[in-house]
Amino acid sequence: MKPTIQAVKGTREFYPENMENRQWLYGQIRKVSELFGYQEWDGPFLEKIDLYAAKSGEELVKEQAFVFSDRGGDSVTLRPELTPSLARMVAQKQNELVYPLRWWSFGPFWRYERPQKGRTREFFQWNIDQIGVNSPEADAELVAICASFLKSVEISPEQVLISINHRKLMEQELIALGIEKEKHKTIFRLIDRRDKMHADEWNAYGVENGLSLNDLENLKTLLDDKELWKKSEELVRIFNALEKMGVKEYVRYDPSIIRGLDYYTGIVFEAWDVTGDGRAILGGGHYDNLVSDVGGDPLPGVGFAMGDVMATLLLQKFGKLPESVNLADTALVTVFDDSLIGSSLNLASQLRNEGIKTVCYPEAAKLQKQLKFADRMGIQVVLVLGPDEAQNGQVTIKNLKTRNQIQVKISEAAASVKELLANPQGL
RNA sequence: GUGGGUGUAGCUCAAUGGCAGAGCGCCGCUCUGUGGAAGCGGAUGUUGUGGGUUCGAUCCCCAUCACCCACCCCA
Repeated sequence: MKPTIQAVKGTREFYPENMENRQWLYGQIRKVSELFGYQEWDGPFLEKIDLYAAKSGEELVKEQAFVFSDRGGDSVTLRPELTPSLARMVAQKQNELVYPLRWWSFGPFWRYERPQKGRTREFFQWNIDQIGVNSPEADAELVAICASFLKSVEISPEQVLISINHRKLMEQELIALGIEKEKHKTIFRLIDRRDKMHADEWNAYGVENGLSLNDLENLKTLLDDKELWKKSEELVRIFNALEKMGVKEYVRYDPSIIRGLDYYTGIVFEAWDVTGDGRAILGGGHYDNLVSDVGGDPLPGVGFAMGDVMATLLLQKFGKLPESVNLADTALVTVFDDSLIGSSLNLASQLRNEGIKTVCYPEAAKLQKQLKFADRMGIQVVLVLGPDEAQNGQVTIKNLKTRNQIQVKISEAAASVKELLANPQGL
């Protein structure tokens, strides 16, 4: 039987086991964010398209936003990213907020693109930003948060590394090569694509964009210079800070990291599977003008975003997603026959009153069937209330893990179940 | 938006221009007061949709839709 109405292209359906993973990821994100003293916040899911027109980069707005007319005829869009909402919310209360702001968020976003591996049209994103301070150490803190996240989900530096670069350093070096400022945006795109194109293709692309062969050679030398960061006082301080924070092994300098978004003005960074598998797991950087772009006074910030789709793929690849626990902490009260339904309902209610998560089988059925149900749902504690037990005011408690069972007085059932749930090997 | 691939049972996939298959899963029984194992038995298909070629199409051709992958862009 096939459903006649399919899910919308690029959306995902979260069956309970997937939902467990999503909630687990959210929990990891929360844990790391709060560990660094960040506060959770959120913006609207619907925004006016004009909000993004300002700075997000042309393509994101024109090609990839979900835009609808509402009933009043206004153009609204499902948010494709969070940073513009952040900038506005900061600008609106600019003089009341306490700086530096440390804010994080995890919520849904939409982008109208062709779905493929690691990319859907509806996805969740972790955003985390520090706003109102302009120190390399603040930049380093965000990188350290990335590293701490990776560490907390047991991804090692042999599996994923964070690559860092600095846009001002790159601009300064391009100027030193005699490449004028007007061309920098194009050159950045070129740099961004180096890993994706064949060498000769890349050369041709460079020449197309007005570079001489000499320029290209110089650029290649620049991009292969893994010591280039030493020329940037800021990067030196950032790497220093990262060392002190104990996350240096997760980080490397990479002069080819540039990033697509236009609003970055300082450091930029991305986390990648070291084998180059897939795409960037997270990305971010330092921005100076975002708040002023939406009408506030200039306020610097640094932040990054991580999508749940790539993150989940990565965790799956390395076997780091937790196993489903289903109803492992829940008890099942079986229903022996129609005459005992009432007793079972009563017992289940008694357990719930004691705070025990309890399922009562919804009809009389073979014990075999009810136990099989428990087994498949991951339930480990089952209570049997049959005629023999009922006669003595007792109930049988069975541990499905060890296959052992005991009989206790109904009045003591809750205590025994609690004990068993706390110590599954105890029976 | 561009290019490529795939559509067959609930799932994963096989097959052949001439009766539509397997594994897994599901249901039942062995087993009317005890789950995971085993054995036995059982159900399930307009072969994505529409058209064409053919005596005959699941197979070949065309169209269409859906999904997947890559590019673009990006989380």
